[in-house]
Amino acid sequence: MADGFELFSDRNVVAMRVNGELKDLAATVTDGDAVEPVIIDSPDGLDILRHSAAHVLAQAVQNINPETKLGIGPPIKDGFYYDFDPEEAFTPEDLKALTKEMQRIIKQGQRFVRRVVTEEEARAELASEPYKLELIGLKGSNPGDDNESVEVGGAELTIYDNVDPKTGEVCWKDLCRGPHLPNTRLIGNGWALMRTAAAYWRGSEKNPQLQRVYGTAWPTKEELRDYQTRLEEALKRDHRKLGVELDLFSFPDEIGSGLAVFHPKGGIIRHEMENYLREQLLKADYELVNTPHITKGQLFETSQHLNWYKDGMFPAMHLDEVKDDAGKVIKPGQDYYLKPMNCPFHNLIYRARARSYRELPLRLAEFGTVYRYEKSGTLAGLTRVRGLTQDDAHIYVTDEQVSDEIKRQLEFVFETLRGYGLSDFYLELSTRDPEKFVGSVEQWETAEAMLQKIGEESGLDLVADPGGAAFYGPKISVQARDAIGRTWQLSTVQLDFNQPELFELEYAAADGTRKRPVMIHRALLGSIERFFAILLEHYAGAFPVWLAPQQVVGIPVAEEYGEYLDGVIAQLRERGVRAEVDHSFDRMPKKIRTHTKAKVPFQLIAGEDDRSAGAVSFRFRDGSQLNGVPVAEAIERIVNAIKSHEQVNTAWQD
RNA sequence: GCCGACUUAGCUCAGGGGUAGAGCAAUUCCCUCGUAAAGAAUAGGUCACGGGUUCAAAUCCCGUAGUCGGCUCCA
Repeated sequence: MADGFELFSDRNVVAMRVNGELKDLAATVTDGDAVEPVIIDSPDGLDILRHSAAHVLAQAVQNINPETKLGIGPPIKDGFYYDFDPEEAFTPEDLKALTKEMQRIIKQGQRFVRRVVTEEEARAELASEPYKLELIGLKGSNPGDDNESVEVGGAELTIYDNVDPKTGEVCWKDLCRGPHLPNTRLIGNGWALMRTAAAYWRGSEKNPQLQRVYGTAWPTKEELRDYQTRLEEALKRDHRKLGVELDLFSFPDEIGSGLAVFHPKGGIIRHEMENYLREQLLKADYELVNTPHITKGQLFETSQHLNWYKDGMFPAMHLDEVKDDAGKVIKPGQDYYLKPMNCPFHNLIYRARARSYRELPLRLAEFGTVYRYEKSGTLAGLTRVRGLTQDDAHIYVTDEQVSDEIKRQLEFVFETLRGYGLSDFYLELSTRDPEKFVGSVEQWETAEAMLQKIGEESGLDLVADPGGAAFYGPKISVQARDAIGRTWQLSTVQLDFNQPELFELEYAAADGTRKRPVMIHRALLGSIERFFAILLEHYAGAFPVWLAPQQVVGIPVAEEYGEYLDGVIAQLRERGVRAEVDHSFDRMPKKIRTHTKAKVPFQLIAGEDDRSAGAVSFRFRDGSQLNGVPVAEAIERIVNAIKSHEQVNTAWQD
């Protein structure tokens, strides 16, 4: 018999795992138990640290206002939150006061003491905490989600008392599964309160909203600072900020929320992105189609979009209604809708004439602009908009072709994404939502097993997303990691069991019978706008040369050399390079500063030395130089960098 | 949609019941310059919009729109 304090003298051990279960250090273990230490900077240790910090936050809140009711307070990625039901929403000043109170509690070194209680005892002690009582009621009947199980997820109900180490007095208590740090002092100074927000109780819109306080916590102050630096870095490459700074796009209020305009510099990037994709599509045997932006409602009745997604669609335009003088309708009108998806249109192209098995797989691709009435609170920069252009493809195949076609699609996706400079991928398999699906369970299971197999054969990590599929079929999606490690869901390859039925799509099989094709939805970039934002953040605005709005700027050392540079730049423009000479009256260092800030990949500088040698001097984004490069060679290198999609931030080494 | 914060010049921001401020950008002049900001002058704002309170509102109050942070949602 011993407790964790006796077993582990290392102060970085904050808890222990006994026979696989996390326990407080104060728990006692016997000889037969398998005991492992939990170090504070392990994933478990960080969770415990953060969860304990959440308790301190809650104590601080109730110390300041005892009337505030408690919700839940779990650890999350990089930190923690705690939900409260206060009289009034928290203000920034409240956060300051809470921080002070938390510091006091942490300094006091209160011990976290675990105590098993019966349900009756818990109900009595927590009589004034309605949300906690609700959780106690849920225990057993419903395991709840991870965040709720932090409170009541254990085998027995427990309350943690926060005990003053000097007096032994109980300062505060909370229903909690634990484990916790031995005492609050271990929270140290590597934490901060971040922000407040509202959150629905137990994650449902139907429930009341609580006030959530987010915080972050780390084992040391240094790690906290590193985290804050990472946040600042992410903020610096925020596409909304870069979009303004680099003059790429804007969201004029006059047009409406979530509707972007692309300025010339953003427009040329989009153009290059789309051009490359179009070339890839044609190489991969896609056929390009075009469809209109609006349609009569009947199409979306056939496709069932009006049934499933009407709330997410812009309301109808009611056209062509004719009334007589008395106001009586003598000719009924028609409802037209902005399209939220392209697939019904592609189905009509498929159905425009009889199809033969010889035509399959039939791959129809379009940059189709769709409009979705996203809820106002969900809009965010270019990543969530109301008008977006999908690089949308629909592939019609026979049953036998499905598996090979999906493999081929994944290969195509990887190759194409690499061309944009993204190369770190994993896959996610979204499977049936038992609450919401069409078709038979067998059909789904067969398809899911097939996708699973293809995913595994790809050699990439395959993450399960149970219940994540849309109602009409399972989906395999490609997630890409960007330059600072964030992941984005990009390409999706999705089976559709529903629409071929709804549209009664058919083809003539080799034996002369009519069969139903399988439909695969495939979006490679998701939406052009969102992908634009992802690339912008991935590159922090410093695009590879082929995508850079301005690829080359000529900077004469003095006005006199402008003409010489004009000649060089003219040769580049002839080769299709976006290049200009800066003839402004700024001094040379100022021009360098201006174009460095604009993230132009190549600055070509020329003065007397270069002119007399028939050369130019390169300055790269990072300030490195390559001086006296003969003009012909300079041009070739630039053209090659564009052709090869090379990222150039520093001087070439060879 | 819900909760909260915010909205002042093209951009970043200060100010705050008594006729609107800075830096950068822009324009003009001046300097002729070798790798991240020469100097000077000028112009630029119904302080998001609409109402209210007040002798007086950019400032206080209410409403609307937009943005941001979350929640819910995301075909």
